[in-house]
Amino acid sequence: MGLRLRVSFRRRNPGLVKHVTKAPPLAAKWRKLAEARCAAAGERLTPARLAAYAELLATEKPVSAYELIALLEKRQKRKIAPLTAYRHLDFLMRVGLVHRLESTQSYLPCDHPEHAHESQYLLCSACGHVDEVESKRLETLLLKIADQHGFQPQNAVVEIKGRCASCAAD
Amino acid sequence: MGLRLRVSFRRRNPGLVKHVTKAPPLAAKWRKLAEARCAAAGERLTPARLAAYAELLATEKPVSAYELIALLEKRQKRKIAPLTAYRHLDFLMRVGLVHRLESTQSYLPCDHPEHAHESQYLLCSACGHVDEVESKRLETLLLKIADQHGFQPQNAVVEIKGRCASCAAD
DNA sequence: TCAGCCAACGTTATAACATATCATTTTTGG
DNA sequence: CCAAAAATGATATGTTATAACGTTGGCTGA
Repeated sequence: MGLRLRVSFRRRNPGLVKHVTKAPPLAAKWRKLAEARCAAAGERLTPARLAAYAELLATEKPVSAYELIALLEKRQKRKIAPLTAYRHLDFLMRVGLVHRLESTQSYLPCDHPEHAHESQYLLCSACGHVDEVESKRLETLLLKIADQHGFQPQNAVVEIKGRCASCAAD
Repeated sequence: MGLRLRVSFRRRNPGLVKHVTKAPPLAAKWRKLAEARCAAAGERLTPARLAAYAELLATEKPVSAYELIALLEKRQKRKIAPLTAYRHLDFLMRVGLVHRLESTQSYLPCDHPEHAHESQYLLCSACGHVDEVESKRLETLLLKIADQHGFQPQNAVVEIKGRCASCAAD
């Protein structure tokens, strides 16, 4: 153990960690959403987590874990270990703010996070844009298919690849 | 460059490479299927490719690329480079004999390879078994959803996770 | 028959994605 | 203030996939 100095004080900015000096601008809408989701899930919204979320929101396309690391490092001018980023991503997925695209191993903020849901994705192979859609009919059909095979579904990955409307127009 | 000896001869077993001394038993049904698919695709069915296919067929569950490498190495008592296995897998997918599961980064032989098709999968998280199913209705619905968003689909990943019939019974 | 070509294969290295372990810091609640 | 729990940090390693480049095998056509 050895000698241990402790400076005890009340934080002015509770939760503000020294390292996290910068983050991309984050619209109040998203911040509030994040707070609400965390409160609902009984999870803590720390600055590091919020910073990761903000980076994802600031990026148009889904980003890989290592792209997220690069973004955070650039912003914060310090080294981020892979595990750190993965923990933030796990957290964000746990509270429903972020989804993972299985077919591209990448992550993107949820487009309709107002409610818990299963989503389907349209991935444009030309521009990289991803559209998140929700189809009740599709969900119903998936349940039905599973049921026909005596299968008890927990969740379903649906990722459609192709060309988005604007790329298809070219 | 330097000196180069060449022994020229007609092979007794055209296509039989020295290294590939062993492979799992392969039902004639699957061998014929592989030959037919390759002929149709204008691809060559080499012993190494067939051996990789045979390993996949001999395994109940989907296998990862590196599991395939281990299987081949055990069988053939020699080192297999990752790239070699990936090339075989790429080939097998190209001719439609094998599918890749995106959500688990693993590969499994196609269950209904008689015709080209899109498949959907039921992945049991308990026993690891995967069921391949085909639903025309689902495909139609996916096309419709894409169309509603002006999206031109190329292919769709549909992987349902849950518990299979026998695991659900426990 | 054999020169030339090309697909397949081999070898080595490295990139990209993800987790294990253990120490330290921060937050929370008594 | 203290102890417990949660989050974070640092280092190492495991897993999945591709790059670059050379060699081999087998086909084709003069």
